[in-house]
Amino acid sequence: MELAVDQPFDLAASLESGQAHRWRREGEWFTGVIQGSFVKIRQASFSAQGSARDVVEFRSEPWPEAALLPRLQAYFRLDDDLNAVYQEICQDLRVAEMVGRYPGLRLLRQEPWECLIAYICSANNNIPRIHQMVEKLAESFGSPITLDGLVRHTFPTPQRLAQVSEGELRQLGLGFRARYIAPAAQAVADGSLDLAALAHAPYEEAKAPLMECPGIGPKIADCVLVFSLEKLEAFPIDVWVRRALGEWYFPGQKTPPDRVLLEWARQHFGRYAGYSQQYLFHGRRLER
DNA sequence: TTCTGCCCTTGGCA
DNA sequence: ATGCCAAGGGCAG
Repeated sequence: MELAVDQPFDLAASLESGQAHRWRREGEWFTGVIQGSFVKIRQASFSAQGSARDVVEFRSEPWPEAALLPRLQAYFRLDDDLNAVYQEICQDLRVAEMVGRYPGLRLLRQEPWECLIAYICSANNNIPRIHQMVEKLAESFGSPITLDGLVRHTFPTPQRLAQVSEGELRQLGLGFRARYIAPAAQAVADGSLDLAALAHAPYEEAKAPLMECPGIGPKIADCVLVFSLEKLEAFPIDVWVRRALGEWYFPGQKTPPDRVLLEWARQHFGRYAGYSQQYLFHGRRLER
């Protein structure tokens, strides 16, 4: 089935920019799991009557493609007017340069629960290994789904992960992050952390309850907020972004502490700061 | 109160 | 090969 796109859209850049952790590239196809469905998707360009046309096609199981279509539109945030976003964030010339380099890189609207656990796993870690940890959690505690003879697994429920011991998670290679999983899972499972409600709360009011979980500080909270809870003003500051901000905006000075940097960035980049951050992060990371 | 330095797991990467 | 580093957070001092 086909996904109609009338927006700037670069599938590969969006899926490989380090936001989401369950996508694998198989040639021109990407495979992943969204909302409990195994999805296979590609972006191909065909030239018809001299004008190039981009086609995004996908398959899914067990959800029929027609049912998955609106979920994919939401996942890729096709409801964001990216050109309007560009008009705002390109007021900053560094961001404008990255937008010019990676047009169509989109923020993804991920599932909050999975996003929460994935970013707990991201602490002091590198992207390939985060992918590996999330995949191992799915393989170990999720349910299998088959598509075209390939098997992937759903991401486990909060109830399931709340039962898993720290030792088991350490054996999966989670390291010191293993002890943070069960408390977060328990909070979500018993309703004391209501992720769906946080999507409707203002930024600060959504951030505080996230940070009450052990293992979640300001950076990870901002990741969960921008990648799954509709807070496009959130601005996660990791080592790459900290270096970039220090070098570009505070040259010759000691880089301010993260708390100060965050306030500066939210003021400087505005309501779409999260998009600015993603472009800065992606551009900076690919420079190496 | 705020800042600094250190520790934590493990594998990717040069 | 062997050390540095990674979409950080918690803690002591």
